[in-house]
Amino acid sequence: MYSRYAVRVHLTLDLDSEVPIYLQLRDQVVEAIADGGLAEGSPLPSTRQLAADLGINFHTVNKAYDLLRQQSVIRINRKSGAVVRRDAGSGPPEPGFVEDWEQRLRTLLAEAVVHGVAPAGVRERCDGVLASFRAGDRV
Amino acid sequence: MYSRYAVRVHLTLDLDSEVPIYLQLRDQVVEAIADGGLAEGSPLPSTRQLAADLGINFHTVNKAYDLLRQQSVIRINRKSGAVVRRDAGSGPPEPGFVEDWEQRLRTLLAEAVVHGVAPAGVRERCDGVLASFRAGDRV
Amino acid sequence: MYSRYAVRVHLTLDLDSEVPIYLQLRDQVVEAIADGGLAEGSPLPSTRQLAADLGINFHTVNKAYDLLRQQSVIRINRKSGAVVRRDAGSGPPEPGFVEDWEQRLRTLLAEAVVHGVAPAGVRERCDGVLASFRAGDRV
Amino acid sequence: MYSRYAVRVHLTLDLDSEVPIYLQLRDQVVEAIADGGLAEGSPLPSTRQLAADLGINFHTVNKAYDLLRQQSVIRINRKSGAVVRRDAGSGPPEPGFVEDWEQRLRTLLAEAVVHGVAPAGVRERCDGVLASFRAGDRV
DNA sequence: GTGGTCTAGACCACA
DNA sequence: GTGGTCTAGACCACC
Repeated sequence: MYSRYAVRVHLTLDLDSEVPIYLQLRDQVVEAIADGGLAEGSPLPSTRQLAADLGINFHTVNKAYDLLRQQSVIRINRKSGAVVRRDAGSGPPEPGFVEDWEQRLRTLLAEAVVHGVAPAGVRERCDGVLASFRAGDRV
Repeated sequence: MYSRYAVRVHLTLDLDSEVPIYLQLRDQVVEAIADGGLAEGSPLPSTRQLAADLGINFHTVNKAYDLLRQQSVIRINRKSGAVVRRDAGSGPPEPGFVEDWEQRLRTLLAEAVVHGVAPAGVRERCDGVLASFRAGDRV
Repeated sequence: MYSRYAVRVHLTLDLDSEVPIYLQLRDQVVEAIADGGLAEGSPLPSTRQLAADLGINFHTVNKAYDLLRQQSVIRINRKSGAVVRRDAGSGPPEPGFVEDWEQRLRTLLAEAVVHGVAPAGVRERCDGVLASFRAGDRV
Repeated sequence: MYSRYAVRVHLTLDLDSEVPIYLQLRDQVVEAIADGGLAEGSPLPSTRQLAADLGINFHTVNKAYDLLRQQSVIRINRKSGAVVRRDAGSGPPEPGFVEDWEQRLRTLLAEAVVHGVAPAGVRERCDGVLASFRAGDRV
């Protein structure tokens, strides 16, 4: 018999990172959804369960889930816990999202260019990442 | 006669952003270099000068410059001040940079995909940003 | 022949809402009465029946009915089940109700004003809601 | 010499209320802004200061401020703390706000009508509340 | 069982 | 000085 939350997602945290744990959690859930490992409707572990598995405090998981909820990525139900609400096929982005996102993209791409990655190389790596997402989607 | 630091770079800070000021400064310098507005060898304003211009604490500017120095983007001489050390034509990236950067790219692209931006749209925007850099380069 | 509880009331629950289910139930019954869809003396479905129809736990329905009873909106007989006890024509409010209610109104209107809804717009929407109640009353 | 945060706002909490403290705090700040007691640009006490004044934990104040920030009511600055960002004159509401708000209005007005407040009385009290806001605005 | 709230105290990052 | 993060443990509401 399967556990209710088939863990096809490997969450790896770096407790010494300068990136807060709850943001690492948020990012990994988002990547898992983009990968196709988590589809719309997939349940996530309960906050306390996941906290125990990861060896962190449940408040930290709570904060990550709350952030994902605010960003419409998951919904949280009193009885059945957190469930994925958005994936690549869930409709167009909310107004204002793209502008904000593109600014962050600009910053990130500028960093690569300045450090000597050729524009062709940047583009190639973007394509590679996108391809990996679509590959995951088919699984 | 021009000031020694020809300000063809418009630094705009949002003091209320969740992004720390010293990081906003770092990002804007990097974007200015990618844009072509600052080339290898270009001098940057002194920390005190820039702090005064922006109305912020000079320690904050110091922190941004120090970060840029650690990332090999600028060189700091006691005598000639801060000077751009790297631009798009300064050679290949340092070992390890690309791996780290690609992970951040993956996180950022995943966010867009999950929020409903089509892969084609993501690629299009990447191209747009890269084109804006090359256009700036010619100026 | 009609069922004893002619369902002229469409109860729609959002199981993922942050508003507890029993409160959503309470609110919808109250709105149905204000609408005129349920008049004084109208019977409500039994708790078990309604729970089955809505696919929720019957304790939840029980809690909603109990709250409505405490607020004098319905009457519960072991024999005849739950019956609407109050509607718009059932007499003046109980002492203390208006003061408590007006405080909540103040909070709600303040929220609209602060978010940029003009006072005229607020009043207009209040009128619209009241008109919808009176229209339903005639049905 | 004045304190930096002229306390023209009296915050009164009911620690035994079923309404969470952080929501009471949020509501009172919003009402104070609607009242005109807090205008755009007014500073709020620091989280720890306010917590000490109210005899509650600073995390609770933190949560209230964070909620106000998410709703664009205040902005939070690393150095100068929380500042009012929105008041009645700060522009039109964000898209989607009015629909959500009107649903809550409908629920609230239905409650009054069912408890025997005449529609004219409801309207009168709405006007009264709005008038009190405008009166505060002139101060 | 689930999530949500509040308290308490520690430590760090930012300016 | 400010806010932000993480931990820990308690209690409650909902289902």
